[in-house]
Amino acid sequence: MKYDLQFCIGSRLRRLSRIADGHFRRKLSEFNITENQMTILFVLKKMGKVEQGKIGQALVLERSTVSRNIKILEKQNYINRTSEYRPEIELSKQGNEMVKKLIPLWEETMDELISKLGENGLTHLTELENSLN
Amino acid sequence: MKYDLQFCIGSRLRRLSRIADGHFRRKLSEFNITENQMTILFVLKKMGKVEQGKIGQALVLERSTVSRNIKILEKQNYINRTSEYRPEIELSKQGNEMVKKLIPLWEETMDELISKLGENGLTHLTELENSLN
DNA sequence: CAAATAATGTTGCATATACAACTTGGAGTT
DNA sequence: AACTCCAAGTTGTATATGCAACATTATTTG
Repeated sequence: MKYDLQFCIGSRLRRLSRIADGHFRRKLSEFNITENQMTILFVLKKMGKVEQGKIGQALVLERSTVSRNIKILEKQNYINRTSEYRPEIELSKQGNEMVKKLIPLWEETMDELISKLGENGLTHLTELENSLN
Repeated sequence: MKYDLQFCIGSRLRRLSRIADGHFRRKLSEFNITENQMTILFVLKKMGKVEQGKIGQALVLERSTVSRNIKILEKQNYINRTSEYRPEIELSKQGNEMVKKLIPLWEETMDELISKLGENGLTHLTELENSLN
């Protein structure tokens, strides 16, 4: 056999992301928001007003996934959507406030993870991204 | 601000795993099986007959997630389960055959990914695992 | 041994994800 | 302007995931 079955790159990356997500989830438990939703809020904070499709491009998410995630965030009043068929999305006032509230917890979690990963770990992550894109 | 929002370790790992999963999924599309299910079959191939809980430990999956995944694999006759409350799981004959059929495709996908990652990429992945455990 | 406690499995619920199929609107082409 | 084609959004369906609550079995303790 060419490779060891435990060596599967897919399952190993999934596992790593579950571990990291667990850290964020525990920290976010007091807020009524998930890691994924936080990520989209952060993307919008960065990008400002964008077409919905841009979010999927940035995060490698399928159109339908973005559509549903956006719907949830809209229901919670974190984002505004123009009413065209291809709407533009941006953070609402509440969305902006939520981002501001989230950042300290997010930074704590990042500290937690970085203390495990170390400077080298961050380099490894960046290198993986560079080669896998 | 301490870190750039795009720097989020959680969302970056999630994104990487989605990219890798996409490779496997495209390759597996001819079979009626998902990446996750394949992973569990591979774990069982490695571990032999094990308590259900061991699977979750190995993969960092919640009990309930394992429970449901196992149920799906059982419905497809890929695994056998003893009938106790805490059952032991193992690959069925069909499960073993499925693993044998999957391995060539899995290896192709691994080749694909490794050609992107390179030797260094694999080292980076291993290092991440070592530090994040 | 009986009761309390711990560990493990399952189910209800909510979100996350992708694909296929359908819908809708814009961009070209003639 | 009408038609075609394409890009993007939505919905149906299936799996994946975790938490909370409950069920069941094993273990510990009095």
